[in-house]
Amino acid sequence: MNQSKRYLDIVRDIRDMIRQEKIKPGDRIPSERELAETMQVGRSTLREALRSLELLGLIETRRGEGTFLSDHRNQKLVEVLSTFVLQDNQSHEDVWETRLLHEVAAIQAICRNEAASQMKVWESLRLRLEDESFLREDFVRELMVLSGNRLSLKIWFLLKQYSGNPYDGTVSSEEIGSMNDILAAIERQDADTAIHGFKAWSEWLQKERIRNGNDS
Amino acid sequence: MNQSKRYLDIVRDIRDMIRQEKIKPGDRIPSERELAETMQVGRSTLREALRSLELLGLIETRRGEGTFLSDHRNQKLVEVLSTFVLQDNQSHEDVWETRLLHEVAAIQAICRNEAASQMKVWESLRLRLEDESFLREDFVRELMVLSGNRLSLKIWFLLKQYSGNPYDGTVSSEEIGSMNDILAAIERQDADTAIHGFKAWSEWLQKERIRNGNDS
DNA sequence: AGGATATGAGTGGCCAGACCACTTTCAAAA
DNA sequence: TTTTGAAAGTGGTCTGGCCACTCATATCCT
Repeated sequence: MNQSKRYLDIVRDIRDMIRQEKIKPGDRIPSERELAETMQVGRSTLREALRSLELLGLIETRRGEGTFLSDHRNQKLVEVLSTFVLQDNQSHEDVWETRLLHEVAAIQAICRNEAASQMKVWESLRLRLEDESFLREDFVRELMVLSGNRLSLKIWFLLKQYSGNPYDGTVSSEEIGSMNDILAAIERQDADTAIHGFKAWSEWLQKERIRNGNDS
Repeated sequence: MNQSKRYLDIVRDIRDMIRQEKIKPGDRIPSERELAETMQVGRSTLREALRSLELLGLIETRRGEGTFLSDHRNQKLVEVLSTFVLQDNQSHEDVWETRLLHEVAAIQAICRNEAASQMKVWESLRLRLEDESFLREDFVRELMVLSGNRLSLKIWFLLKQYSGNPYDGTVSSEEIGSMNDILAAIERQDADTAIHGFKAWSEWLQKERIRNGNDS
């Protein structure tokens, strides 16, 4: 029968409880002693289940206060994924390529979405470009956010770190031109041109990094 | 200093131990009592760490035998996370979209690579299509593998599970036509047509699943 | 001698009870 | 009214114990 692995049952029970009691992210769930009592299990067994859920980022515990439903949803999800995915043999090239893949897809998604293409964001972005302290990363992150795919954003964020923060530094005067071109293309929903420009910028950046001897 | 969260240290220590001792998947790791002794922690605390690792699919425990390094990761991980994390529709949509994103990119990469487009794989794939027991998933996985990006492959594999194994089942006679079209387009390196066909197939599949009432 | 059986050591699964460290609360003291 | 401090509640950890299971070994019966 369903022998052994009681802590897995507890994981399921906790999930059901959260559903039924309509506990929202950020809410506090009953204390360990209380849960152990109602579920008729020892506290240490219950803790095994809670610790598992915590490592997954599903709950959050604060000593002296209690246990709370985590509100970061797929925040930790991606972190967990990264420990699986990026633990070995990831050639730098794969990381680079995959990151670019997400960026291109983001631009494509923005261009497809009429509303996104015509937002005021672009104006303000263009203005901020003139600022000497405008970070390259801010530019790309803005694109990722505006794509609307939060999961892709999280994955991108991780990949960016694994590829040694390729967008480190501020936008130089040489780059402003091509970045303006990219923005213009997006505004008129010309995905091909925008992507082409972006890829060109990305490659230029990569060579620049190599020339300056930046490493991962 | 490093207060609280001792079990996290243990997780790290165990991982390091596995690395140093060169323990391979399937190998047995020391017993709980032994580990607790050498790490100078209580057995229950150690167990919290082990249970966490087990839920992640990194280890496997068999009562009466011992604890072993798991070779097939993410098993319960996906199960648990998909029920906890992916509650809202936005997340489901994001997962679906991101998976498709990787698939499309794979096709594009294959088409760009002249050598890959002209491999014999396509012939054998076309033959296997005729087989009644040919799994949809095999088809897509083949594409992902041939793209050459192993990182993307891994991410895809996880996302596939999170979106409820969208390619479950065998290829039906209705689908063979469009799949052959996709293969043909790839062979002549016509990325646009291949992708267009693939997306159409993917959407058709999604509707089919909804009609049959498949869930998570 | 050979096969079936009992035994004991080792292992994970689970529990009860005990401290400790920390946070919050609220009543008593200033 | 403000400050203080004691108590209650919570997670963090350890100890020691018992149970259920596996496996290798020794033992017994044929």
